[in-house]
Amino acid sequence: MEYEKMLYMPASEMPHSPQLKPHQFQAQTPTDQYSSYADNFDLSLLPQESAPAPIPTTVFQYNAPQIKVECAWDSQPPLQQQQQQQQPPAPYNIPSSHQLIPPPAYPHSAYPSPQSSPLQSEFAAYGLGRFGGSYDSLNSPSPSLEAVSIKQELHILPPSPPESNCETPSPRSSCGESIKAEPLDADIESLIDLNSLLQQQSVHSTQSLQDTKPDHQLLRECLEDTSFQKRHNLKPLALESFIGGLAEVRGDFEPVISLALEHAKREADAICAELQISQDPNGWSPAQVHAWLRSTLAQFRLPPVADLELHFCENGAALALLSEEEFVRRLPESGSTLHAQLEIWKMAYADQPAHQQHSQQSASTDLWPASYAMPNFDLDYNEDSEDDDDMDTDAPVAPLNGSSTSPPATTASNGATATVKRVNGGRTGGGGSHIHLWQFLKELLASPQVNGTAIRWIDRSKGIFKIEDSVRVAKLWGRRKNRPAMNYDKLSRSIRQYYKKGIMKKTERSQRLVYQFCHPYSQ
DNA sequence: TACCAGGATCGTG
DNA sequence: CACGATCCTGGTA
Repeated sequence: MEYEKMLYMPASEMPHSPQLKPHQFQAQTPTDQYSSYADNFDLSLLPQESAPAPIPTTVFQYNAPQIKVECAWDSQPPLQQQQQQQQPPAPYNIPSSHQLIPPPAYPHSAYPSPQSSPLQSEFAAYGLGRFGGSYDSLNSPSPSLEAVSIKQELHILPPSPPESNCETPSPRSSCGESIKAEPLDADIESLIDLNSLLQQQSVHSTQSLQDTKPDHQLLRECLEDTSFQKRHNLKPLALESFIGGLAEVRGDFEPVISLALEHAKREADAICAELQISQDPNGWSPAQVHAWLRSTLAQFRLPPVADLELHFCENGAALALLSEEEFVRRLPESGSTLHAQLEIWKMAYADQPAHQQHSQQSASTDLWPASYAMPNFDLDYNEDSEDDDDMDTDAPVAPLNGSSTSPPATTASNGATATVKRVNGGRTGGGGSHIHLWQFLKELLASPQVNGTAIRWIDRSKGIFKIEDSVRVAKLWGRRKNRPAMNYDKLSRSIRQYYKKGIMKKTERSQRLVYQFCHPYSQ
């Protein structure tokens, strides 16, 4: 797992830029295209080093003293920072380890709700699927979707060598005068007093914090060290991209997202196999709902509910429609976690093409929350995923008039079918699927919110579309067909074959990268 | 340089 | 055999 290596890698092994001294950090400006990346991780939500459970439910509520680390190199201190300097620290109602951690770089309101963005769901899956940990952020206005994963990662961080600090030229670390090394139980972690760098907190208050809790310095350094972005060719996460530029963000985070969903699926698959239920909650009977609820309660060490059947008489489809509030109302102690976990499952299922490809036409979409209907999310983020073939093979495509394609075999109601296939490890064949290029293109065109930057309709009624990003479309096609060497040259050659067959044609006024479906195929 | 057009060949189901 | 991938040559913007 590349991202695991990335996160678990001792700071001393992280690829570094040349050693920098603290004053050099301050000279750094936000114009550094990578410098803002770490800001998007809510490091304030790093967990305590113990007790991975229970699930924290107030991660977004705490009122930590506001220490904005990013101001260390911001040429213009943010307003929030200025305010901090004028306000005394809030009461310490949170673990002291938070005290040295920067708060969210963005106001909470800047984060869209988890339901508002499929991408966020992916991030949630990234953080949650693997560890089965805290899910509350999924259903809360918490900005900490990313942080959820960070929190989980911390629990399995290897001990940090005491000298790692001095070998880690993280922009936010320093080997200066403020480093403390404190052994803590099994973990040996070093602590850096960021306050001395920022000169914003009194030495006294900071000292008391150091005495109580060490910081998760190692992970923080890994995250803050922007060199990994360069190494993985990642770009800083732009908030606006969450809202409007989904496709771009997906491109940036493809490896992470892919791994996240992979983990989510594996976990779901395992439980599905164990419980003999579909991965698609929509297909669960009431009894299966109960089985899943019990399993989830046990998984998270939540108190068992004796009269579960009385609380939940719904089948899976109805369960999926319940709000978090309803879950909490029925099960105040565990409702939130159960609901969040259910969201994960729904997302894991939504990732599967059988659902996606008919989401536009089948009633299945209507059964799911809006955030759940996110067609074609599998199309390009499984670069390193073993699920590539899964995406490819069980993918009936949109039915079209007069096509030779098999009619759609699956809908939401048979998501169980797809799931069973996955659970059993079944595949419809080796290599790529039988999907035709023109069908695939229509798939892409059918989800402009996801693929709009790669391919889009010019005139839907006439079947005219334009390939905006030939490389990307070819890449997607190559993945779908399990043809890594696919490029636009070959793809376009295939398209041109359709000229003879009357499937596609060039537009009347020939334009580069603009094609047109012939009549029956444009519907 | 990227895209386009089309012939030819090959592998796969 | 259909289909798509691949390689190729040559042309165009």
